[in-house]
Amino acid sequence: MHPTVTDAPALAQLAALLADTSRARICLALLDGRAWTAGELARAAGVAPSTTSDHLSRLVEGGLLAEERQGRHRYLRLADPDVAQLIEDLAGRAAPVAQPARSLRAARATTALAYARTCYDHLAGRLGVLLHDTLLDRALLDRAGGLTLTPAGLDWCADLGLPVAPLRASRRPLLRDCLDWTERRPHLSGALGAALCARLLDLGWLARGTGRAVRLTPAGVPALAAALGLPPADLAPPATTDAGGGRA
Amino acid sequence: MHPTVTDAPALAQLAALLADTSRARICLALLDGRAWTAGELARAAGVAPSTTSDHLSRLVEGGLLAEERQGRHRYLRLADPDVAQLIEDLAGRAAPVAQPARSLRAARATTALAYARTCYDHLAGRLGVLLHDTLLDRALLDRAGGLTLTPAGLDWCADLGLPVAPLRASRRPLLRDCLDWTERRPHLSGALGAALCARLLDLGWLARGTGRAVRLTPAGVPALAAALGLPPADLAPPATTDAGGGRA
DNA sequence: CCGATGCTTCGGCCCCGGCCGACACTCTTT
DNA sequence: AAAGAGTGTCGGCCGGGGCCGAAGCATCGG
Repeated sequence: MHPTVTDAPALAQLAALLADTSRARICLALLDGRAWTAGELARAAGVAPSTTSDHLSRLVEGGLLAEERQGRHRYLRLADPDVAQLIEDLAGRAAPVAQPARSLRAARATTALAYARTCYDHLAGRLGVLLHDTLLDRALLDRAGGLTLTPAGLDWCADLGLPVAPLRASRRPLLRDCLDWTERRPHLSGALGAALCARLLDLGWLARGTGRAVRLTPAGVPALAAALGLPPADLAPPATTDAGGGRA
Repeated sequence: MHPTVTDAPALAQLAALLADTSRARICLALLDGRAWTAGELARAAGVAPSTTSDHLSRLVEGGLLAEERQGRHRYLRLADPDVAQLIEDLAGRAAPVAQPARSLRAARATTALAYARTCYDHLAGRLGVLLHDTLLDRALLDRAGGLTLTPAGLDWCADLGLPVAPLRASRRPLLRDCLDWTERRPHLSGALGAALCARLLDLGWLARGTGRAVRLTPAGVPALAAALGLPPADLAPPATTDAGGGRA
């Protein structure tokens, strides 16, 4: 039976885990999909290591975080993609609108992130939106009545070396919209969104930058352009730093 | 930009609204999709009306609840379907597993709910799952790569007098799985799931029972059976109370 | 073996917030 | 007009929990 009032204590207990600014900061930091050490999270949260230790224990016990101990380090990550989705949903509803005006240096710093970054485990930013749009344009995806993979899209995934069948086995939706906060347009989330991001990193077309930033590699520019049927110029990053053309 | 640590205060504030057992009870009660008076919610939450009043004001101010004042009554409902989804998601993750064994009378009481009930604004229970399965069997829905409405399904909706186009305009996903806790199988949620449920009630094929229970009307049995291409017997409710056959 | 680093435990402080009862207010009913 | 029900406000009580610093263990490096 769907949740009833009897579930209230459990619901409140779970919500209480996120109802503290420090713990919320920790969870939001972990949205980048990586595993952080306890000390890093303490700095990110802005509270003493001792306080953080307590927070982390609770979050792990509450099932939101998973921990892995290695030597004198304690690595923490979000327990699973569902948790990431949950936090995104909550934050999305909670977030006011962010700051309207930014300093110049801050704007420069965010330029790289605006171009391409990970959103927990999938691709976001201009590149993420471009991918989403192109796949729709080429009828590899279809959104007449829900976002789906077309037969052609299934072939396209296969060509990339991305088996789709196992993704269907998971309880996670295959495809899902995720609103891009820089672009204000949707990009791809869900099991396939995550698998696609992982595959592009695996192929070496994408590489992780600092933080959650991601960049197209020199090899990735022509390869991805070819896969999408776009001129390589359309994939150009924002800055002129790495304007080098197609070198496979 | 996706949620960052700067959004932590807002996230924590939102989560804090659900981090109290009384407020959680209130929200879970409202999951039935109806508007309750403040007094009813006070009794449901098990706290004094004065305490409840404070809770309700916070929930409204936090955007989770919407209120409507009529005379000396204050009616409250969930602000929108997104909130319902959010609470469902949280509760689904939080809920332990509920009680393993039930008393006989409790079992009898839940029989009606197991047959058909609303899940916020869409249809759940055996009937909800049957609908989901039949629509898939008849290829009105398709889940090869995401749950979608097929062209035939679009016609089927039109035949029911259910315009789909306006539903696409909303930000809400058209179709979404919602795990049925009695059946352990998915039923239809999303904008279309809600619209379908509303339409069936509107047509008089379904009628609301007590609480969130729903029943097929005498007119609804043959009509829905015909629409689904099923023998009316397949729609039989659990008890023998209303075993009347097809009377159009 | 010794110091440095990363993390945890403990005690104590303090504030936040949930709770109630008493009272005030409003709208309905008689 | 008076009585009553539904709701909101206020003051006060009290427990929970977030915070820190000090001290205690581990692990890693020399």
